[in-house]
Amino acid sequence: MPELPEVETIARKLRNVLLKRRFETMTVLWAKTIANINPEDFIQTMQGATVNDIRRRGKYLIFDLDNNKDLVIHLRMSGKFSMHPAGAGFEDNKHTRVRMLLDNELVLNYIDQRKFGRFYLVDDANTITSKLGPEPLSSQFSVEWLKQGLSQRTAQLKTLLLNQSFIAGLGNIYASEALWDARLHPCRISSTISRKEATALHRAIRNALKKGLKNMGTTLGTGHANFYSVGRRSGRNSDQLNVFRRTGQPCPRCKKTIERIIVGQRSTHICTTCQKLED
DNA sequence: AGTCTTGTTCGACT
DNA sequence: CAGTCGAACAAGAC
Repeated sequence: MPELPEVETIARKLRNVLLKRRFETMTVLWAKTIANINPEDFIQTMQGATVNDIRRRGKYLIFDLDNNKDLVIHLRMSGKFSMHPAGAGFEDNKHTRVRMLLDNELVLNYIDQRKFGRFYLVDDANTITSKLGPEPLSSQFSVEWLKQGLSQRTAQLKTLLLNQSFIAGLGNIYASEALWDARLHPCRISSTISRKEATALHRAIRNALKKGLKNMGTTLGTGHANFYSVGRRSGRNSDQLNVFRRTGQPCPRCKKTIERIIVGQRSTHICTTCQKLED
């Protein structure tokens, strides 16, 4: 569930608390979380390493370590972090997969109910992130680039927006919201998108992400699998969603009922009045 | 027990 | 060879 705004919110929070901190004792409670090496080697390399910087690329978190390694983390559906003072009484979350004791007597827990999140310890984060498309909030992502990219492909619009090698960081929530804002049907074939429509989509993508960022992410409901920044801090964006998971409710623009359809095997929410399929 | 959830990867096909 | 799309997968909640 964490998409660009959620991962960025977490990165900012972690930057505040983790910069220049050193990892002391590491515990891996679910081995598969460590994706590319065995947990013993992971622990060996992580213990004693200091965090020089924390970045985000697409939906990946990148810890820049002082031992010339990068810790690259993908939260997938339910990965999250919480911090608490070291010592008994705080370590009771049964979904904790990695426990990291810091040099300031705080513990950073990686908690992941569904166990899909992955840690990669690599020499250079680029080995993982190089296949990603441009950052939608960077100047690289221009109207011109988007128009060009759409015209060279023939995929359904929403499927293409979810393709991380086309554009990085969009997931089901923000892709759906952007398409609604731009009044584009998710099943439109990308090559048929006009310049005017591409301009609207470009603006809509940026606006959806910026709004998500401003609201510190989208937390849906209160379950364990939902997004929380760090600890139990939830985002405020869910109240302001226009279509996502609002089946049966009125479209905020035209009041027609929002419908749920499946596009590229994913549930998608649209207003059939605002988002027409004719070319 | 079966269905649903999401992001990503795999493999078949064009 | 590259793009597209559907199947499969990760694991747990209900």
